[in-house]
Amino acid sequence: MKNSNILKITHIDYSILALVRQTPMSGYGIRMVFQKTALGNYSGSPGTIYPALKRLEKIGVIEKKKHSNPKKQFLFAITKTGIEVLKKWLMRPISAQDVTKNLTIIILRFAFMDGSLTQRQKRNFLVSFRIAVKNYIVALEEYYVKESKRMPLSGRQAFEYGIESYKTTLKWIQKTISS
Amino acid sequence: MKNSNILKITHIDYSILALVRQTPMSGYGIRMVFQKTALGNYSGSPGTIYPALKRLEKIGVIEKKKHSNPKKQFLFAITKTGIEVLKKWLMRPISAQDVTKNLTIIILRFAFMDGSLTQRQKRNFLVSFRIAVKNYIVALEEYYVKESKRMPLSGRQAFEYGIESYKTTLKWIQKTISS
DNA sequence: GTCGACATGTAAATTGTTACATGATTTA
DNA sequence: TAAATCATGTAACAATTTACATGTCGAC
Repeated sequence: MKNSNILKITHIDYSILALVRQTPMSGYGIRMVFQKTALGNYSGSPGTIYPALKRLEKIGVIEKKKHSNPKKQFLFAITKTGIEVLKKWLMRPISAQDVTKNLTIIILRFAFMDGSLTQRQKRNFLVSFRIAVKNYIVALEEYYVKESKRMPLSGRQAFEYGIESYKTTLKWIQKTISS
Repeated sequence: MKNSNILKITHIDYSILALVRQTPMSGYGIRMVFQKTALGNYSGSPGTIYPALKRLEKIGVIEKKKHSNPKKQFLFAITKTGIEVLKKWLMRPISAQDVTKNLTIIILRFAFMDGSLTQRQKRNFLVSFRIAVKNYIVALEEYYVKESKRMPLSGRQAFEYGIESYKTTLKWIQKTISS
């Protein structure tokens, strides 16, 4: 059962979609933003951006618009359906997987929320993020209690780093909720 | 210019190599370790582990050994060249790239150092890690001073999260050096 | 005797990055 | 007029995951 006709939107695609929601941009302009800001740590190389733009245009979430200066390249702008698709991505429930494997994506989503989500929706996102992180910290600490004796010192210290990192995340969530 | 004859050792390969250095293990045993400990967040699925073991055996850094119980599967053990290869990986200089894109790999390397590196080598590693992280924090803060006005609130907050994360890393390095 | 743990493997898909290729336009 | 910047694109590679496929062995 291959979903060969369903075009999946990848994380990079969503990042680009979120970007052109803020300001319509040319492919080259998008590349420059990715390069200058290390946006989500994606490369911003042509091989990353242009195929993504093609995918996004194909499914109708962005469209080409003429630049006010007719000499310049056309710009990509988000469509109405694009706005809906973007919102859905931003509001997607946070899974346990997201917390362990895609933490940077969660943060990236948060970074793009202003202008697309309401204050209330942002808050809901942070609250469920907080629950997921809390749960994961508990799991990590339980594992640590059981297994730390069997670890070499450096292994133990590395594990402690993991726990401290997530505690920092938790503090940030807390601070951001109450701001 | 394709290096089609040079077999590259990937991060997963090194993780497995480091694991069998501690105790010889069967492929299945390795899978179970990856699944139970979320080692470096790799999946531990057959498609990940068995091809990696083949690569490692092919280049002679691990070898099959008979289990003491002849009914059981053979085990993979590290070879002498394997030990050298592992040490080289563990002591590899830390690049700026590593800090921004492969932080978890750096921590994973540290986790495996006991038993392979001397106290002095571990310390050197942490010291150069500290320098790289400090530099990156400075770069992040400089960027923030320049660009934060142009960011929406949530973008600013997400960026602050990044800075705080790296500060946590720095604190951990500091604590671990002086322990 | 069947169910779960033990055990190994491959093919295809996923998601990107690197490197190559090309050309227009501005600026010094 | 040469160099830098603007601009777009594809092919090949890389690293890993998912899903499929298969079989043994011990316990209940």
